[in-house]
Amino acid sequence: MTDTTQPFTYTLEAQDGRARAGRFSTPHGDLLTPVFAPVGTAATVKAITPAQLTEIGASLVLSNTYHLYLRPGDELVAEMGGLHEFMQWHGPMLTDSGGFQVFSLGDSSNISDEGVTFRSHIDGSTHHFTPESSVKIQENLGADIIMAFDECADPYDYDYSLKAMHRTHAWLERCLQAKSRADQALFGIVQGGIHPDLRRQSAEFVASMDTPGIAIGGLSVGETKAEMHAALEVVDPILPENKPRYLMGVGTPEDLVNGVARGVDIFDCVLPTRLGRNNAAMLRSGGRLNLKNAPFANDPNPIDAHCTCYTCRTFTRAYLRHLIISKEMLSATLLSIHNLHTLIQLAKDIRQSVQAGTFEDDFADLLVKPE
RNA sequence: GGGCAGGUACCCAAGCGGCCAAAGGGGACUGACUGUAAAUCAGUUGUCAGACGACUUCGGGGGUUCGAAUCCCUCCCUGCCCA
Repeated sequence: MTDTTQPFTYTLEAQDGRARAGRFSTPHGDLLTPVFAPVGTAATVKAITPAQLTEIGASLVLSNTYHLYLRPGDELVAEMGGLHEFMQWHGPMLTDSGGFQVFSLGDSSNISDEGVTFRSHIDGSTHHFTPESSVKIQENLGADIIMAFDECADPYDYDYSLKAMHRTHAWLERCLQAKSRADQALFGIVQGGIHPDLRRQSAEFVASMDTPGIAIGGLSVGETKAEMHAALEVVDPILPENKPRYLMGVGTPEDLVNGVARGVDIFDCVLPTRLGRNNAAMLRSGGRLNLKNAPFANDPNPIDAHCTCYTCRTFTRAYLRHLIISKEMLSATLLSIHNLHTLIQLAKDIRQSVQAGTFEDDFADLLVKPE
């Protein structure tokens, strides 16, 4: 992909209500937003080859600082030519900062303003992350978009959310200080749980920083859809129009529609691949379908008759169910292809609707209108 | 023909007088999964009932006992060994 624009500029191409269609340039190509990014935690989108990712239509792929630092080690990845070269994905990439894992893995024994001491889930060994070390690791990995080191709190706990928000802000400033590579875009992260005043304060702070993009974190971690929507509605008008907004870790079809309706441009989620491996499929029309269910045993139809993915073009539900029930590893690949394609294509369809000015009508069935 | 070991729910398999509608696996069925310690996790699995509970089960038949999957008799079947 040739890049004719300045890296890390965001161009707002169309707007329909609060829904946006845009273009974000990276050194490995442009992101046409809204966009859905598959998650490849350990430098692989589980069960999917890079060639398959391309065929599915993926543009942005995520990987994870925490996991790659522990194994194989970020310095080894750098020695092997960086993450793009290492995993042979030559499109845009994003690495998470490791903050989420350090906290969600639970064994972060010692959290202070300075950083976090935690234990490896692999061998129990003790490690320490700071905003500076997270940036250093992400520079070794070499993704196009890197994330600030943040603290993701229990969204309902006001005092903790407040404390984590302030810490996240201070850490963002340190990440920006520590950053040394010009070919990577560092995104700050808005926190604040489900609390409107904190979300507002956090959005204002992160918006005031000089970053090419802004992430919204700490959502889809146990709160209700209504609470997530409300948080997005508080943040949306505060964030600058000329930067992409990335809603971290969120990605069911209805979440994409409702996120875009509230100004979000970038999504990522493990759900399509995890559900693919765990034997459920998602349908764009008609909701979710659990292919394990007995009635599909002799069903000659594809998962989704309207879907154009390789799996739906080629295989029957009966065959796919057989693979699942027999625990054949091909099932993970074929169902992940379908689920990823569904979300990636949905994001593209949304983009087209926004450009056409028909977003609300086209997605009325999934849309919960903003307040 | 003789000897030995067995026959338990869809399958394998524990139990060897009451706490047994019967452990544990497997299979089957159902559900969950949102910046991936996940090809993971949870529930159900004799019948009827929402639950209490009721009813029919441990190769067949017959006994012993207040009470049997568990003890006795007998028949049938399976595996292994010896002739």
